[in-house]
Amino acid sequence: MKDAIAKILLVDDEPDILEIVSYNLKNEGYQVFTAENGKEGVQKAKKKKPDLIILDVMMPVMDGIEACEQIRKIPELDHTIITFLTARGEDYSMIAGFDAGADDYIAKPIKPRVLVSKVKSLLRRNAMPKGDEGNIIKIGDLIIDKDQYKIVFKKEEIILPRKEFELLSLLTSKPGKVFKREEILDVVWGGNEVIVGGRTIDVHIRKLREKLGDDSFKTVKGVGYKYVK
Amino acid sequence: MKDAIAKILLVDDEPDILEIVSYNLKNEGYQVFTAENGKEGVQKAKKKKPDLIILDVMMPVMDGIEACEQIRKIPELDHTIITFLTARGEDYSMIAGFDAGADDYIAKPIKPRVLVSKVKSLLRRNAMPKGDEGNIIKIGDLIIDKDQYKIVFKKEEIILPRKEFELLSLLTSKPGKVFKREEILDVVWGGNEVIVGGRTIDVHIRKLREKLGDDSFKTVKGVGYKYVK
DNA sequence: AAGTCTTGTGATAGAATTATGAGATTCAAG
DNA sequence: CTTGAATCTCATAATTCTATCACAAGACTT
Repeated sequence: MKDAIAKILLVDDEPDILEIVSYNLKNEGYQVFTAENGKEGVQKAKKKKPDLIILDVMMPVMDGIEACEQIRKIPELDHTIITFLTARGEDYSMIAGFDAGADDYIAKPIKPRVLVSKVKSLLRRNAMPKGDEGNIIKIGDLIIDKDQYKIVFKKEEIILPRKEFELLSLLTSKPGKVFKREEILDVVWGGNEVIVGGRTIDVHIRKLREKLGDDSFKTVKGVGYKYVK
Repeated sequence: MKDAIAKILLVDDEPDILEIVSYNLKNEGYQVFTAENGKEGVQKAKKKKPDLIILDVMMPVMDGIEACEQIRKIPELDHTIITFLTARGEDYSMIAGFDAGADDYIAKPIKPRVLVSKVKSLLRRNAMPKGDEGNIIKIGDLIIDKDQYKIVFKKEEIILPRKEFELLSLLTSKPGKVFKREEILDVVWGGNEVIVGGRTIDVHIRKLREKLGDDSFKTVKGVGYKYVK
């Protein structure tokens, strides 16, 4: 999913809310569909296959909980995020919502700005899991959290520049494996277009060695590099 | 991992969370056990030998960190994955957790779907090493992984230069078979054009003998060499 | 047992590859 | 527009591999 515009389905029986929320989301560039009750919501969900569904809990005809359960049964919508709208304090409905397969909930009264940022973060989170899961790598006294772009080495948090981080990520993704220079270029330097000089990898390896200790990065002459703990 | 149902132990002092998470995991077909504090958790871990343990950090009687340390001391649970539940932003507890031997952490508030997909990926990660052994040759205390360009000898990882690696690969590809000098030249030295002196193979064999022990490389006079375990 | 052929070994030269220091260039934040 | 970090380049030094040679050591023949 590159930058395809995310589709959002909004289900609520109050026209006011429908309009306000819809306006705000469209403003952010999302493609918004609406439905006025659970039943209609499920139907539109099937047809539009949205990336995110915002469900009001209390609705006539079919409430949000039930709608959510229905939607969760649709295999195509497996990766769709579902979030509820609940009145503040309605804890029970939040729990019931999670139970039905929801991913999050948004408290009423709705604050557009909060809503928008929540939607963004939900969509962002969903975009990840496709390609690479298992986002945390732990080897000896090195911890790498790809999601957060964060590295902890010997209990100290370290900040690495982009390239260095990517290179480290690659090497640690399979400790012990020797990565050929070619492989490294492909992954870290996007390989196809950009042509970087032959010594570039070495220089970056050097940086990593400076920061994380010499011993872990082994050179395999004529082949490439590998990481060992 | 065949389809043996994975066992998950869930440890948290809040009944709500226990219930929600438990429900979601059971729904995915996992066998779920629960405990309400660290102490109880450790006991159940011993008894049930789960594949994955989800530990809340903050708990009465014995907190998650301590529980984790205890569990890590149990040899039978060596391969059990441990993951923490931590409140967002509680960085210190994340680090402490890793320090205690955890494999991952899950941020609160819990999003059931996120949780489930994380659990899946964690269990998958653990199941991998058994299943896919593609180009791996194993003979006695020698393991050769051509893809990864990796050699493990008597449990030690060894780095071999290109030619030596290729020569070893060839010989071990059919243990016991005698490779004629001519054959070796063909495969390892691209054979057709390049002319290498007569003693070159011998010298490389010598190197291998130095590194991997004399006995495995037998000389067959007038013919070539072979590898035996 | 001496002769002949083949392999093992130590030393070393030549090739290839990588490490490093210094500096140019790019890029983004202020 | 500065400024500084990040990234990349390049020339040179340092390493490590490879291959070769000369000779020692075995093994097989006759």
